[in-house]
Amino acid sequence: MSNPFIRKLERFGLLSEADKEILLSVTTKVRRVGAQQDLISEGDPTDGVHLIQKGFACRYKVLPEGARSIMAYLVPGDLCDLHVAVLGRMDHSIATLSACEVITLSREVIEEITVNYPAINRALWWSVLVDEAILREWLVSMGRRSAEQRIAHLLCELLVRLQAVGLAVDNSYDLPITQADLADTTGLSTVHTNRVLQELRRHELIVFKNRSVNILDIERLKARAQFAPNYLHLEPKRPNGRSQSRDGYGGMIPPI
Amino acid sequence: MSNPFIRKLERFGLLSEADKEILLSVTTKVRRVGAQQDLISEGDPTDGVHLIQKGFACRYKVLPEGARSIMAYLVPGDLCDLHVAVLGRMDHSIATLSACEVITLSREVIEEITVNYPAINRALWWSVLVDEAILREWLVSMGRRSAEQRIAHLLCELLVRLQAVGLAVDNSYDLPITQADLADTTGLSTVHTNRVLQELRRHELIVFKNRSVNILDIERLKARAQFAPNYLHLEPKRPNGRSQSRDGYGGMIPPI
DNA sequence: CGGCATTTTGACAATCGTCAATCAGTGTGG
DNA sequence: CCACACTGATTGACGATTGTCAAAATGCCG
Repeated sequence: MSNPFIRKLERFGLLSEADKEILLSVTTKVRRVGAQQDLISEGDPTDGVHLIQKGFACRYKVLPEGARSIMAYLVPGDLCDLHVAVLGRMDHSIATLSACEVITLSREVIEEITVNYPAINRALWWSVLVDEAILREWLVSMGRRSAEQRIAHLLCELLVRLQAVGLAVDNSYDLPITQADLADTTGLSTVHTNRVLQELRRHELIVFKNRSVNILDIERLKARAQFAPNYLHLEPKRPNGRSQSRDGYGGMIPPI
Repeated sequence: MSNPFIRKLERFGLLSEADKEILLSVTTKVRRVGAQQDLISEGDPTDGVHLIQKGFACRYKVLPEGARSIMAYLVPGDLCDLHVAVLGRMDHSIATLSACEVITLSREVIEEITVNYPAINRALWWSVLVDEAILREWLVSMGRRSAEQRIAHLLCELLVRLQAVGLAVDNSYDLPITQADLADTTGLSTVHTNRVLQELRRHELIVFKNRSVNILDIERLKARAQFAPNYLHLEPKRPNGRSQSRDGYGGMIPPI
């Protein structure tokens, strides 16, 4: 069973068979979307929550002069807009980077799950908070890391995230995005992005060809990027699997 | 009653008298902390949640070579570490920028509030999500705005946030931080930060003296910074105050 | 009046951006 | 099978923004 969504949530807390069943049952209706399509636009009201099943999407904003800023990558297993369900209005847009398979979870489904399946609810909120942690790390990259470190760091992060959902083997993974996308993610120009990638290739750290990344020397790449994966909060599940809730702060997690 | 915490939460949803009472009752024991003190350090486990009552604090990380990156400002009314209560471990540190008054809410208090006061619980999660939105906007600034725009944007944001808790009058507010702090926030060097501030002063947009910001022409400053406050989600409260929960996605917000 | 943190300056260098071609890969229609 | 068109990658020349270093000026506090 290679459902990336379930696979991801399992890393954030043990799920029961019933949990997995309900998750499977609500993630059957897949919609195919081409590349470069908006899934949700800034200002849109909420009409359900989108789940990426296959492909890459991103959160982004476009500034008045046309510059684009990509603030997050959404990979298989990621929910795009759980927060909108709470805040009520999008303050940014979400678009596919590659062709994607997307599942829309209706408002009712989300409520059903979060109210009646506390373990899933916890895992969902955990994932929201991890997204926030990723955002913080990206901010550090933008503020205090060189262009090369930024790109290297991002490639390390994607490796770990994709491994977590079984989409990376042998330190290689599909990265179906253009250098221009990478540039808008790292705050660089496309030209400079290109040169940095060449530099990384010259040092035999990575190869990024055919929309696929191959990391040749992960240890050296991590070192160069100062990559420490703790912010992804993917440590092994806690040993004392006290079923659901009420361990620690379990009780204070609200249904969405 | 000038409790910034209550004032802030009220902007995110109507609170009943009982809500306000419980909030007041748990925010009495204030601890005074000097400037430049760590409130929580990376890796720390959770031992309650910290609330800034007075003064400025920040989230930050320090990179191996010593560079510091400030990822958030915590102003009066802000909770520092609600997420740690869920994630269990800090992936960054929090320190005071100025002398502060801090309140520690114990694990028990948080659980009591979030389980039994759904309106407060909702407002708390709302504030977590707004923090995330701020992070996204900062990322945009770092990636695609010039040094001048970054600083101008930050000053606009702080005006709005401080106005929301009654700490700004006449487009002026206390900003008890140094230019070095500002530099670590915007990803610039202190030298360049200084020059940009002079530039803004020369254009008669702001004065930043004596740890106090005076915005001389807010409209012009906003225009220059491309500041649009929608990401702060401070719009007027929804008119149909259907008491608690179950309006929209109210039901899916978990107690923390 | 020191002593220390912070701000300000100047000279210079490095990183990174812009502009404008060129090259390469892919897909299409003839 | 090839010309053509299109998107994306790559290059070179040049310029702008921003960083570094080191010193001087200013402000604050005991």
